[in-house]
Amino acid sequence: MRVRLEDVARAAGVSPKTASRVLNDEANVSEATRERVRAAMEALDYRPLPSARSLAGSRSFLVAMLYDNNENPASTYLAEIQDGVLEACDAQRYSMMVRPLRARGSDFLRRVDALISDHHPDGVVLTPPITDYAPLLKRLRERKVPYASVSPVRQEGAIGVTMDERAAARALVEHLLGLGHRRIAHVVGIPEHGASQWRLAGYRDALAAAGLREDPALVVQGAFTFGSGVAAARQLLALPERPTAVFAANDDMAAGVIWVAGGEYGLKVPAELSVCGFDDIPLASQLWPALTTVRQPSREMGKLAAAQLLEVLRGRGPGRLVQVPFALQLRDSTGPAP
Amino acid sequence: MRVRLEDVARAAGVSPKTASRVLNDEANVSEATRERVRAAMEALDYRPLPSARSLAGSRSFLVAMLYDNNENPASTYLAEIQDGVLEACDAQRYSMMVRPLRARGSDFLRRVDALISDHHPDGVVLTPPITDYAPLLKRLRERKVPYASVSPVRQEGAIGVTMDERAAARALVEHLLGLGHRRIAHVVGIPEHGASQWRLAGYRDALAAAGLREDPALVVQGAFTFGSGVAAARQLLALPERPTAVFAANDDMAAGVIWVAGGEYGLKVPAELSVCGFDDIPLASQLWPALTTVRQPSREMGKLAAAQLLEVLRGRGPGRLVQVPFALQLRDSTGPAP
DNA sequence: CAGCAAATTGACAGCGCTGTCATTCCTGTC
DNA sequence: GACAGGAATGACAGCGCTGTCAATTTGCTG
Repeated sequence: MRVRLEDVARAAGVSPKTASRVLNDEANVSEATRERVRAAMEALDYRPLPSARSLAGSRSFLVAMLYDNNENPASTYLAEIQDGVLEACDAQRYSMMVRPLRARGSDFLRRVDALISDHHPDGVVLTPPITDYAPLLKRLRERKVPYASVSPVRQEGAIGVTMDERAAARALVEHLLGLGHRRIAHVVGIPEHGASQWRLAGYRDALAAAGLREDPALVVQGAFTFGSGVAAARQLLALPERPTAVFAANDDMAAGVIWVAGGEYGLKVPAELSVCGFDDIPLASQLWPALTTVRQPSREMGKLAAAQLLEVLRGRGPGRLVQVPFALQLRDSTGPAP
Repeated sequence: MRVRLEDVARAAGVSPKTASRVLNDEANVSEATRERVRAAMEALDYRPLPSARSLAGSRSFLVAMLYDNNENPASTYLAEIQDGVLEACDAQRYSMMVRPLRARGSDFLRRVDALISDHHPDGVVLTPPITDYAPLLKRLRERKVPYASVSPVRQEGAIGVTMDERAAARALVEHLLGLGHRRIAHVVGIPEHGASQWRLAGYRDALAAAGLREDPALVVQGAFTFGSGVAAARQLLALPERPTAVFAANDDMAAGVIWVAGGEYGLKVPAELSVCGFDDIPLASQLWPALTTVRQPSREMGKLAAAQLLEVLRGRGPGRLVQVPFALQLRDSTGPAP
């Protein structure tokens, strides 16, 4: 038979209610009693039954991770965040559920409502690019579902995790400037993503600080995919006065740029063209030449965002927006300007 | 206040138990009553409370998807399967939970036990490469947790979904043979994966059927990554008598092969070297040249595997191993032998 | 050491649903 | 028209836990 809280209580010589208090880390239990109950739980290998806890109490011990699978088809970035969120939830014995949502879809809010009504998550983790979708945030607040975000665009009052992507992009471009490059192109990501805006801003910061004027022809639109990197590279390399370095807003696009440079234009990277990306996806270090990029610790970020959410859920505090440090990964795809 | 089953019952003029029978699609309810209850549920927008259902009944309405995040770090393949599983579960109002497991880890079974004890899933979906890990299957059977698999290696008696990868690989190689290629290389995947074995077998089938003897020098080991494709290509292209076509066991490795061919060896693909892969990942169609490959409908496969599992869970039958058709994607990376 | 507030503990009901088993309502049969 | 036998329905308890509130113990003050 299953071990119930009542069994634990009997073994520890207390009432079930007191055992419950220990289980939930509530106040007003003497240290001695607490220890005794903990020992009994351990000895009996007690596992609380989630359904009984949520039925009787007001919590579901469930965290939902929301993502947009429209513009992010099965990306490794989200998979890594998911792994991190899961790890944090597991550590606190919360369960996690994932919810793909299409921000463009008309039934977006209906699906959010269905999630809340059907599963009653205690809180949700928001991932780019739906960290700042106003109707969603409004609905979550109305329904009193706490949320934490990974890389939200509006950061005042936000809870979750960020990285200073603007500073990182700037540092990366300054690395190129330091190598003597002056005509540095930038392949922009999907405009709505905060990531695109920050990385573009960092690019501009670096140019401005170096006293360079931005050449509009060197800033081309991409869409975070390999294919869009290919298209952007074709556009840039066909320029009468082509760039000596390209900073793509993510690694997939950077890989597309290298692919075209080497394949169609026969340019040696980095001797004739330097290329760098952003994110440090697994492919980045396997490419030849290995890609210079910025390491974005996605897994860690998911974990931290979830941890902040859990702080709130457990009444441990108001929750903060924590910032993780970035780290340039200087590899073989960037070199001195020709 | 929340709408309870009792409210539905009252509105329909029946007892809560009868309303419960309708909710669970049980037998012995007259059609008229069933309709009346359904209408009441609709009118009141009734949502059953999962925790109450699982506490009172013997089911948890939870399906867990198990995967190995050791050898498959955040792959898009798993993300697509996950999307499919989720869709199937959603349709039946089951919730889904994902569990990363390290098959190499010593605490593997402990983690499986913890999953079962903590969350009580009604069933699990197994994904490659842990579809055939004997201790796992044994434990699941002992604990009486039904499971369905995506692409299991041992197929007798298995429940889930497969694709005839061997036939697909053979068809792909026959496509190369039809283009006049005779020296066709194969880059093998991770040996433990069923996928590697089937694709290699299909390669051999095609050669044998064409009356060709296999040249051991043309079969090189890879590991399903871009980097391993790069390494394999270097090995193959350095051969005194090099192949005119390369069949890589997946798209990532095929991309690595094209990379080396065009970059380091200056070989035009497909004019001087034909390359094909397997899986049809998003990147495949974005590459230049676009990659000839086999479309593996991962999302659909996840959905079908979960659907079979749900059939079993709902007592609708014993569950089957369904087979999905493959489709060659003949694109630009393969052409007539030089 | 009385007297009081605060800390600690427990009794008990009930969360929303389903399992068990009893009861009622049909149908067809001779 | 009485009755067997199955189909349809309902009464009731209880799943394992927590919220409420009352009871008890403890620690402190003067």
